[in-house]
Amino acid sequence: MPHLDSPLTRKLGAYVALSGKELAALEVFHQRRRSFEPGVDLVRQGQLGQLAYILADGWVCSYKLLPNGTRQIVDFQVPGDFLGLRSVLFRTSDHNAEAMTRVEVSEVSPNDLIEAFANTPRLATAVLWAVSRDEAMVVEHLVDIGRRNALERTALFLLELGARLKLVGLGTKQGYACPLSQYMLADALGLSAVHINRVLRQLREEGLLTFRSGQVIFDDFEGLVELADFDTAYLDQDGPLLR
Amino acid sequence: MPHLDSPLTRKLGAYVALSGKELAALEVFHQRRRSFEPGVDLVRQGQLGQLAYILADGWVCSYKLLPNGTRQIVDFQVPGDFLGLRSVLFRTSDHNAEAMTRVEVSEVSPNDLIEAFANTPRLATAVLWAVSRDEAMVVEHLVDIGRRNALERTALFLLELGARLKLVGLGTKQGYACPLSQYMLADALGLSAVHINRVLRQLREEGLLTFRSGQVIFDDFEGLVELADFDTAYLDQDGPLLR
DNA sequence: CGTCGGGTTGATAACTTTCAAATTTCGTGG
DNA sequence: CCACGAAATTTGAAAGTTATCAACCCGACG
Repeated sequence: MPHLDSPLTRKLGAYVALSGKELAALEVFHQRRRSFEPGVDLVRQGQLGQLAYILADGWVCSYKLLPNGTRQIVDFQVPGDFLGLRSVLFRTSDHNAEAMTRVEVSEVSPNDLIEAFANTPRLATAVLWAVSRDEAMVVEHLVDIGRRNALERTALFLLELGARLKLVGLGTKQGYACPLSQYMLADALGLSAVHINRVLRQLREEGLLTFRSGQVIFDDFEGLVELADFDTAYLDQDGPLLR
Repeated sequence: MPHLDSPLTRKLGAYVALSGKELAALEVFHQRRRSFEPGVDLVRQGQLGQLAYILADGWVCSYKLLPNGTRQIVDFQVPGDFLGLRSVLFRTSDHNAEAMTRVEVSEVSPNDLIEAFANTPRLATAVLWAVSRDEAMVVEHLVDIGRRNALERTALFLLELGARLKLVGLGTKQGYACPLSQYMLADALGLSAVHINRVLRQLREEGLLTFRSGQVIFDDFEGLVELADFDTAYLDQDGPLLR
């Protein structure tokens, strides 16, 4: 059973204590492995009959394109995250998802999902929890964009990304590997690339953080937390609610 | 069986064809009716042991308060919507929810939820769908704030609210009753109240819409749709995915 | 070696907020 | 029915933040 401790299993297990049967059902999700090259779309806005994916390795970003030519990145997916679940539930996709790096995924068909939910009901509850956690992150992101200036916004965003990565063992208090370009960061934060550049410079010059060549380095973690009013509570979890 | 066609039943039924047993399980959610006065918090940020609610009548807004004293309204709940579900799933609430009008709700305890999900698994899937729909709305809102200017943003927001209300029979193409103050609108759109006022004036002077004394009137629906690039696809649904 | 996609910088323009002061609306009690 | 006070809306002027435009730099790569 090679995937008993996949990132997904670990994540769902945090909410619902999974039985052997449920773990076996999760196995089904890991049947069809695929990989995608950087820049390829896994999910496309407006398209019918989409598949869902579980990200095993690499980074993906979910975004929307606007008629005025701009785009807004809504979220990033890191290993253990679902991708395109809404596209399956709604039959048609309301967003795009693009591989930012080379990406390894397990492909999940609508049928796999429906079967799994029917045969192992607690999985549906576990996935409900995972989706709610995603929603909480999107909400946090929305508040960040709506009510913080560029400096706080950027600092908070990079801190939160770090917290998420630490949960799956991909980051520390010192920093993390981050394949975002300044353009992507701008599209995620609702700012222009030029302005992001200036903000990053300011953060660097104030000795708070360095964003360079694919690395985020927290030069002054405490200072950043203070600047950004950072609070990780919503990412924490006290152990399974369903036993 | 008084609640067989409650707003919630109608909403969930659009996604999952509900059996008699499942309808009966939903009945349990409607046991404890309560009402709240305008201005009262139903859910409070940071609080443990919250309850969830199903909104039967009135308006609620979900928001977050920031340490800098501002607030960001994330979403509005209208009849048929869940409220505080995340607070139950995460044991602690990451947001506030305030009654904007006098409000009628059914109170749902964590146990009600857990029991219902265990005994009638398809309900868990139906709720998963409802949560995903909420997430889609938050995503739309995020994109709106991140990448549209104040005029388009306001127009789109009021159009989308109208579309939601039409789904539950509370609005038409002509307009709808809307208990938002300009302050609330500002907090929802990430703008200042003063600026919202100017934007509303411009929309009015251009003959697009009138926002006044609790009513939104679409003076030129087509013009608004054009200005805001409005597209309702994500709110549509082709009938139950689960039969 | 030339090009191309990031990244960096300065100058200017556009948009939005803030502050301060009316003005209007609305509920309440007289 | 009117007067009053509180809250919401409206407006102007000034300040602040962020976008846009236009260069320029630099390293990767064919």
